[in-house]
Amino acid sequence: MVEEQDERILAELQKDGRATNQQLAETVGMSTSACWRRVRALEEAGVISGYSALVARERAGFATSAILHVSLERHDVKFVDEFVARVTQRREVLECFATTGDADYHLRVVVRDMDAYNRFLDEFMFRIPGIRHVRTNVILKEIKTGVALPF
Amino acid sequence: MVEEQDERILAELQKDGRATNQQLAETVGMSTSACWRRVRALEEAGVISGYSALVARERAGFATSAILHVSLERHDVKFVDEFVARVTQRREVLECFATTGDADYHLRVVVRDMDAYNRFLDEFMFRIPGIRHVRTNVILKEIKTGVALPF
DNA sequence: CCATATTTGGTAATATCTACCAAACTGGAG
DNA sequence: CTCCAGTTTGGTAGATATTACCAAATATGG
Repeated sequence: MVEEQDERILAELQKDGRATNQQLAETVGMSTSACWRRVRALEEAGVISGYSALVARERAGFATSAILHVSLERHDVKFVDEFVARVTQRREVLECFATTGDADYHLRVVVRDMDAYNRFLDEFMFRIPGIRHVRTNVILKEIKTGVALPF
Repeated sequence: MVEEQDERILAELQKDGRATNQQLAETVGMSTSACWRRVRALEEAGVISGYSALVARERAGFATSAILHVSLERHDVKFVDEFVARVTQRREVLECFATTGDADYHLRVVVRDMDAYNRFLDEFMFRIPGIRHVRTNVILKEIKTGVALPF
């Protein structure tokens, strides 16, 4: 089970995923070896599923992003599985959630420009079988893009 | 400007944010010192805005998440700034985007359970001045939660 | 309260980071 | 083409960090 000390480690590693074990041990208040073993355990238990550099979208040349509301025509496993498989594959789709509400799925898509977004729709999204409706909500401004769980 | 080699570095550091400089240099095919300097430059230029451990939401005890569509009553800077300030503050709100479409904002909120979500609405969201409408779309399933830009 | 299992801090060999150097490369100007 | 100044490169070595191991301390439950 994830407990008090682990949560401090997780919180800190979310803030700085490249903190050295020594820094980490100091900020959470334990010895380097104890700290190191807990981190390792969290990794092996899959609580920490990985580490990532956070790249500034615009500075890296991705000017355009959007949130898509997608509804499927029918909800056979066949269509659903196909949709999930394709969306998982496609790297422009950063996030995809099955949700309650009007749409079946919420997707966040990131591309270099509007042209690329148009191609994304034509060549990918509109060709997925069983799609009823796709509504694009262009992202005008990123107020916040966090990854850290609120421990 | 971000070029070819930098993109390979960014792609790799998105996949493994704790790759050692040696591994990284090898996979992108340059010397450790050249690689290290480029990474440092990307950090200082703010292209890499940070590093983070990716924590498995459910395993860390956050069972509930939702996507909120929020509309403001009026769009005075006063209300907008207040909304942005509060939402930025609040740690349960992982993401917030100003979008085109019916709603003004899309938020992703993560909490430990439905009870906490209810409190989040009552004690936080519904008390923000100038809110016209909040629609909750509970996340039934996370198909994909990526952070890596599609280089 | 005791016996056992788990977790802890310290240590030392190994691996890595990071600042520095001289050499190689780049791209204008003549 | 040739030269030169400005970058970028690879190598190196001292400082730092990682990681496996041990014995001591702490928690568990009968």
